[in-house]
Amino acid sequence: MSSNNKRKGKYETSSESDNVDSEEEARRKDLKERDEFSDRLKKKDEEKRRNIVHASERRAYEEAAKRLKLENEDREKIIPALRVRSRRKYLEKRKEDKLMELEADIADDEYLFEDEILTERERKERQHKKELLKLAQEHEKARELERIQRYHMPKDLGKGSTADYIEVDELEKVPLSEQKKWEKDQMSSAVFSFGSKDAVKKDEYELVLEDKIEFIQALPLLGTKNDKKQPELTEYQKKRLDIEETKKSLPVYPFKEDLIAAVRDHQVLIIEGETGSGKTTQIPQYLHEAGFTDGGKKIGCTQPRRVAAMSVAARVAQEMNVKLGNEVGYAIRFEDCTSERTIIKYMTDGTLHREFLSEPDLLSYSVMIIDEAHERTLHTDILFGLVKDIARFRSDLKLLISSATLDAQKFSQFFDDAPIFRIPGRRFPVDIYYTKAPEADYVDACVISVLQIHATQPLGDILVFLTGQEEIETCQESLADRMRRLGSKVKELIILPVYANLPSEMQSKIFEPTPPGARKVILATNIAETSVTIDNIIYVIDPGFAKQNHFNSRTGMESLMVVPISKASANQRAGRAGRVAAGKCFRLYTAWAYKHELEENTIPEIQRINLGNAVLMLKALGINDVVRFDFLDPPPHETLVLALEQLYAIGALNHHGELTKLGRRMAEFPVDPMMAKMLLASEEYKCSEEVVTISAMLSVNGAIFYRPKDKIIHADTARKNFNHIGGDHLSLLNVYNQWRDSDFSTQWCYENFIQYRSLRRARDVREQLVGLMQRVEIEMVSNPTETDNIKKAITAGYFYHIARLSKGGSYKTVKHNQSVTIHPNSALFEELPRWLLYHELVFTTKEFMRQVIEIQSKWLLEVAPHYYKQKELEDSTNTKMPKTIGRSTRTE
DNA sequence: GAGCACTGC
Repeated sequence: MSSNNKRKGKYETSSESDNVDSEEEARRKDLKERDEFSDRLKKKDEEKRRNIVHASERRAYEEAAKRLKLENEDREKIIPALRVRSRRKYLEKRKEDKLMELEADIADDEYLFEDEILTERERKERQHKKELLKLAQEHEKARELERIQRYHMPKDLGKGSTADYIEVDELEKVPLSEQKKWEKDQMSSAVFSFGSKDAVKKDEYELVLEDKIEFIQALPLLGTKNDKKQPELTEYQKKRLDIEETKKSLPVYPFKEDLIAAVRDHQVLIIEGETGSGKTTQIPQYLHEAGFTDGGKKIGCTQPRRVAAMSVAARVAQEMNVKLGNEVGYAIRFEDCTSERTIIKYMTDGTLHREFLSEPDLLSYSVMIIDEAHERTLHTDILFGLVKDIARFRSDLKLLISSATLDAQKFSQFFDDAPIFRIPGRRFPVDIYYTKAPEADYVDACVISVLQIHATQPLGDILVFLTGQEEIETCQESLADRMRRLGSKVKELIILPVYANLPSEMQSKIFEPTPPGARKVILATNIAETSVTIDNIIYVIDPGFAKQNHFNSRTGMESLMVVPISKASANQRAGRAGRVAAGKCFRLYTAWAYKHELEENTIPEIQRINLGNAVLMLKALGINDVVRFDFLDPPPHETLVLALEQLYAIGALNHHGELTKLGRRMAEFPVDPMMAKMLLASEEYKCSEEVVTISAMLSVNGAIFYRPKDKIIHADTARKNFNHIGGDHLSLLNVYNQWRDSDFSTQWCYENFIQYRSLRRARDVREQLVGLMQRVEIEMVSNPTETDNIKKAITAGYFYHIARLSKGGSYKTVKHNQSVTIHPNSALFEELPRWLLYHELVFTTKEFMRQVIEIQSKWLLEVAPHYYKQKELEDSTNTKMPKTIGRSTRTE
């Protein structure tokens, strides 16, 4: 802190010119210290790597010995079976050969010898041969037929009525049963639509559909698959097929050689392909086989999501018949499942972004694949600029950028017109329907559409996209209510919500198979657009809206707003109906609106969020001119300027814009720079344990308190019990410490209406932060009762976020003089302290400060004397007082 | 007296 206080900046109003020399000296000293610190970090990393190598060598040796033993045992077990199999294969082949031989024999015979010149014996022999061939061919046919029949063998022909009977065969248990059911229903409705039974039903539907919505069909989203000819393999079948077979059946397989050649010929390649082509799992394996991992180099592949990185790595390890974590591994936050033997490494884009700090040239990689680039996460967007830069001086590094169809051209342009390699995907066609007129109330329109589908369309599950928890709950109630009124007139409808904050056991219900004769309707947020994939969806209802976060760099305020989705997003949603069979997508907006009102693509994240951490990372990577960094889509200029200004204010940059030692230490933390500053400041105030806990709790975005609709009062009283008079940060500390004292109990969470998942995450974050504190050479000390010290440490990081009470009882931010209000969830909602520090500003119904603590204005002079002047901190009623009086109160 | 879309480090 002290070095920070000595530095003079643009906020310093006096004596600037007098101290140029000492200032320059301080700057040089700081830079020297910074570089020494960086060197120490490097040494630590090397040491860690060496230790890992030692440990993993030992582990590898043990594993190899174990595997050898197992393999020998297996071999003994397997050999007889292998013999039988090869014998069978031989016989099969021999039969084929013999048949062909016979066929050729007859043909030759007929060609060479005319009928009349043959003797009786010869004629009979020919006849015999012909019959033999015919019999053999028929036998083959019969076998074929038998196979088909077995394929359709009914599984459970019990006493139940035939109407409830669904054809499910052994080989086709889980995902595709729904498709068959759907096909069967479609067939039966076509055949039996004149039956009296249906006539009655029709009347009932009229009842349901008195307020139906009229849809018109437009061009379908074309699929590459025909569901009749080419049924997708079920998990069960896949396991039965040889892994090799499966690999060969993937759409990417025929392109293997071309792809390898293209990678050899070009340094950067854009891979354009729909999901389901197998590119993510296969391309790294092809490149490995082609020798790109020779010399101990790795192939890296980034994914936007943790689960994807883990599951893809597991799949590839299985295909390559290696243990996960050895040759094939993955790295995500909190979990590094790789070893020094790893040659194919899957990771999240954020992990690679962070890896740049310790390996800025990616020297250990020969190939880097950025997958799902079209999703344009903050991390992939920054990675584009970084890898493009590296590729210039590392000609041996190959880059593959993999993206969905629309953006490939743009990526190609960015990477100096890199060639585009197209791979076809696998998807069923989806018919798209638009409404004839715009819908006023889309939640209501969703309810009607669901009932309409339920009444008129063949069985198959429905996915509805809504914007948030509240809408989902309203829709759920309304649907349940209307279904109750319809009673037994319609088939069962299972209504299931899914959104990120829903407890996981309730989320997992969406994966349970739909009972026969019933239909499932899933009410989801955007979580179902990319993150969660639900099988058996045949119908999608898309109102065309989503909540989106925007950061306003002028006011420093975030707002979560409902906005129309983009065309890309609408198509992604529609595609969710075509995963297992041909599907239908009902858009609750007009075709005209789609064409003229929706944007082509969603605004990339980098243009919508606060870039404090991203800019700090770039600075730490030695990129000094952040404004001119090679962005695919540059963020707003003001956002970058604000980030730089804040970094300067908190002392991460000096007045030359260079990274300071403090800034270098801050860059080690995967948090907002202000939070990093608060963590570092906790050293001085001897409360690192408490501040680390608070940081971890603030990092799990507001999803700590669970508030089920039927127990709102209980939940709210439970929440109030944690409130701390000092403010919300201390309340969060309370929650965590009480949970810790309960031995991290789930039961405790349940009783106190706390989301266990969130606290567990806070614990993970906390552990990581503790590790990083030690890395930046800070001791962990605890002083739980010194709340003023804890608050001072927070202030040292967040002195940029101060609001003061003005005359009318409302608050104004010091920085922008913006009117703001304490959030009603706050412990200080009913108090009105003179000075407040807020963690974030959000615009919802009003401008709210979320997570606030009370502070004393004199602390601001203590922690940020370069930023605040006594005069600014005088109460508005005191501003006219003589200066001397103001100064006399100064605490130093 | 309000309400947390979704990821990721």
